[in-house]
This record gives sequence, structure tokens and C-alpha cells, in this order.
Amino acid sequence: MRLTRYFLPALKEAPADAQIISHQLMLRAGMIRQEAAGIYAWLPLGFRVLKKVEKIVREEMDRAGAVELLMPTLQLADLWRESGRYDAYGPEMLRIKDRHERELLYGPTNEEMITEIFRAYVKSYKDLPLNLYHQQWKFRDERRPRFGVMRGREFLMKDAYSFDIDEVNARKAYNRMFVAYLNLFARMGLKAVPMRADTGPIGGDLSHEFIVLAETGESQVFCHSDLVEMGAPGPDVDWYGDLQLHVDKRTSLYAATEEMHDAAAFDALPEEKKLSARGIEVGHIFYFGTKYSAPMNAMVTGPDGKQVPAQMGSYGVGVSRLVGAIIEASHDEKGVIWPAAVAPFEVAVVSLRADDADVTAACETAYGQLIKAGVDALYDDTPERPGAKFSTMELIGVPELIVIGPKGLKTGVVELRNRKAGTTEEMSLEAAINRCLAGRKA
RNA sequence: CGGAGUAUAGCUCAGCCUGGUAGAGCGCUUGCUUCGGGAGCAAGAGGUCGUUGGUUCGAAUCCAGCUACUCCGACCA
Repeated sequence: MRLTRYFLPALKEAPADAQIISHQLMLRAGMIRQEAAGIYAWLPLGFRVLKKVEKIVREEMDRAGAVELLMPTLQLADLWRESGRYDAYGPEMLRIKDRHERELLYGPTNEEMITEIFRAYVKSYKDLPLNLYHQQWKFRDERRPRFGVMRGREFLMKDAYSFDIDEVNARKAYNRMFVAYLNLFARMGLKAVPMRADTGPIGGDLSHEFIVLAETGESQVFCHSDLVEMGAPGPDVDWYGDLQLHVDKRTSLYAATEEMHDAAAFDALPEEKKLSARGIEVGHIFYFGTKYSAPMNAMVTGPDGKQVPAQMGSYGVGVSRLVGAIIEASHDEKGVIWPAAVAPFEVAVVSLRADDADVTAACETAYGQLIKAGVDALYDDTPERPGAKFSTMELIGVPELIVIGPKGLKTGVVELRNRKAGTTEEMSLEAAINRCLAGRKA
């Protein structure tokens, strides 16, 4: 993308409304624009990041055996009356009437609808296990939206729903999502720690929140510090075999949010392993058995010929929230430091003198080769001054810069700058291009 | 939903207390000079001061209603 043809309304000053760093940086970098309280337009740069997060979520869900579909944003109130939640949900639910006075709602979640779809088609245990998911905009009329996309009213969420014949298999489905989440957040450069969450009326141990540690986190969390650096199992696990060890490895160490905190258990940890910090919830997985399948009559026939309500779980990821969470976890005083996997652009070619023919020729070479290789490259071909360009590139957090100016070209070198490391290296144009291409595969 | 605020140029804000017909910086346009860390000079464009009503000879300024937004708290992917 040539910057002269792009739409990047970056701001020098942060609008006064923004309180936390991710909100400020998203506004300053021209990623989002607030259209109403808790409702944002995603400008081109922000949209690129959102799409990359969405893509990683999709790839990891697919890998774990979930199947993508797309359910509508609007739902019929009658569907929610089947589960009893139409009256139970309260004013957070946005209720709408169409021209025929039919009651609709803008979906805050999709348990009812997915159960309705499931029951319409699936009748036998032979069709299980099944995990259906989508990534769709939700609306919850929060009393007090804040923190930009971290706590918006309209938000993009990945929600998956598992269906199994019994609890044993439901636990396996839960474990698949547990492991998929570890991989998914790790790919985005996040250290997300699974923590015991409230299981509500079902009870048991099958609900976890995935928490990213960040100073500006919304809630206080407590955990064994080993969990933070434990890493992810990776894609090569035996998805339909035994994942329990991966889950046990993490759930055996203490980790809880404030609501679930057990001070005595935490105090029992070795002093140097006690970690008390702020956290951002980026995912939540939940087993809820027959809470929806029973009242909504989503029955499957087992091998014994008996009909039982499906055992269900749901698995959410705050996709739009993740964009903010990643920034909270990765920034400095100059701007965002994107992990490469979610960076809006992987490399930027920065022309220091747009009116210099040699500089332009070198830039075109670099940009052309990067684009040809499928790299998301940005070419700053504007006539701005170098200082302004560097500031903008640092603000929007491009991981690698190839800086090309007349002085360097005279001695046959360009600069390769790494945003995260803060390093600048001089090398030939070809070497810089190759480094960017090579760094990608790693 | 309780409490507290804010609303003036694209952004950050001043002006309001003590009414007299709107300003600064940044950004934007044009020109010249600049050009390796958010340049300098010059000339410009841009605002029915959130909205409705009231007081007044006169309202950005005082009063009331409404709307939107923000902050603190309680609640949430």
C-alpha cells in the first residue's frame, strides 16, 4: 500500500475522551473512530488488525475441529422465550420491533440460535462431536461503555458451541477449546493465562477465563507465576486423543480472578511464585450441560436408543477487544509495538526523499519485491520530513522499516529498523529485503 | 442505575465568573526556503459557540429544559 493513496488519519494529540493507552493509541493511529458511546467505526488500519486477529482465531478453531458458520445479528424474541432468557436478560439486551410489530433483539450471544439450528438437523450420536462457531458482531447495551474497543457496546466476538452425547465427551470438547485458546493467544504474541471462573448453576471445574496480564486490566488476578511463561502446546497435539495432560498442567497451578480468589490457596504458594496483577479477559470457555438443550428440546439418540438432551459448552473470544488488549500488552511511549502476526503492515519502506530519483527507484524496488512475495508492505512515498515519518511509523507500530535516503544510497546502504528491538542496521538494499522476507517465515 | 462533569475550528484548549457580536497552538490550503527525528517565513481557508426556550437594547457568557459525550462507583466478551 502506498501511503499517498491510503487513508491513515493519524493524530498528533490524543482526543481527551481516551483514558487508557490502547484507546489513545487506536485513536491517534487512525484505527477507529467513535460513532456513539461504545460504538466504533473501524478505519482501514484498525480493520487490517481486526481481520488478522479474526484470521488467527479462525485458523486455530478450524485446527481444533470446530466448523465455521454465520448466524445473523438479529434474532426473534420468541427464540429467547424458549430458554427463558428473554425476560431474564435485562436492559443489556437491545430490543427492537420490526414494521409488523414483531419483537426482535440484537444478539448479545447465540446459545439459543445455535441450539435451534442443531436440533433441526442433528438427531444421532453418530453426528457427534460437533462444534459450530462464528465470528459475528454482538451488542450489549452496557451501562457504561469505556476503554474504547475494550469495553464497547458493539463488539466482534467469536463464539463456539460444542455438542456431545455425554459429559465425558463434553469434557474432551472442552479440552480441545482449552488447548486451541492457548495456541490462539500465543500466536498473537499474548501471554494468556487460563483462570478458574465461576461455573454458575452447573458447578464443577469446567469454566475458565483466559486473562492477558496488563497494568490497565479491568480486574485483579492472582496466579502462580510459572503459568505466565508456560507457553502453548502448539498445533501438533493429538486433538481427538488425550489433551487432559495439557489442561492439567495448567489447571493444577493456582490461578483465579478476584471473584474466584482463594486467599488461603494463594498464600500457600512459594513467595517468589506469587503473582498478583491486573488482567484483561480475552476469552471465556464454559461447559453448561443441558441448560439450553433440555428446555429447547435439542435431543439426540444414543447408541442405546435412548434420547438425551445434548451436552453443550460455549467458548467465547473477544475479537475486537483483543485488538485493544494486544496494544495494552505491547506498546511504548512512542506508540504501538505490534506482534508481527497481527501487525497491520509487516514492513514499511520509508522514503526519506520522495523527490530524489535514486531514492524513489530503490524504494520502488524494495516495495515491489515485498508485494510480489505477498508481504503486507506499506510504502511511505509522501514528501513529509523524516522526523514526521518516523514518528508516524512508530505510532502505528510497523515491525520492520526499510529506511531509504540519499546519504545511505551514496555508500550503497539502506537502514533496517526493528520497532520492538529498537535496532537500526545498515546493509545493502537486497540484504534488507531478504531479511524482511526471511523474517516472515520464522 | 447512583454520583460528578463536559459540550466553542478537524484535534487540544482559552474566552464565560464581571453580557457588547469569537481566539491560540497543532492540523489544513498556497508560495518560497528547507529536508536523517513531528521545520521556518509569508499569505489564506475554516466556527448559526450541542440544542430549544427564557432574561436582556444586546447572550458563547446569566437561567431552565432537552440531547450527546466523559469520569468515579456498582455490572460485563
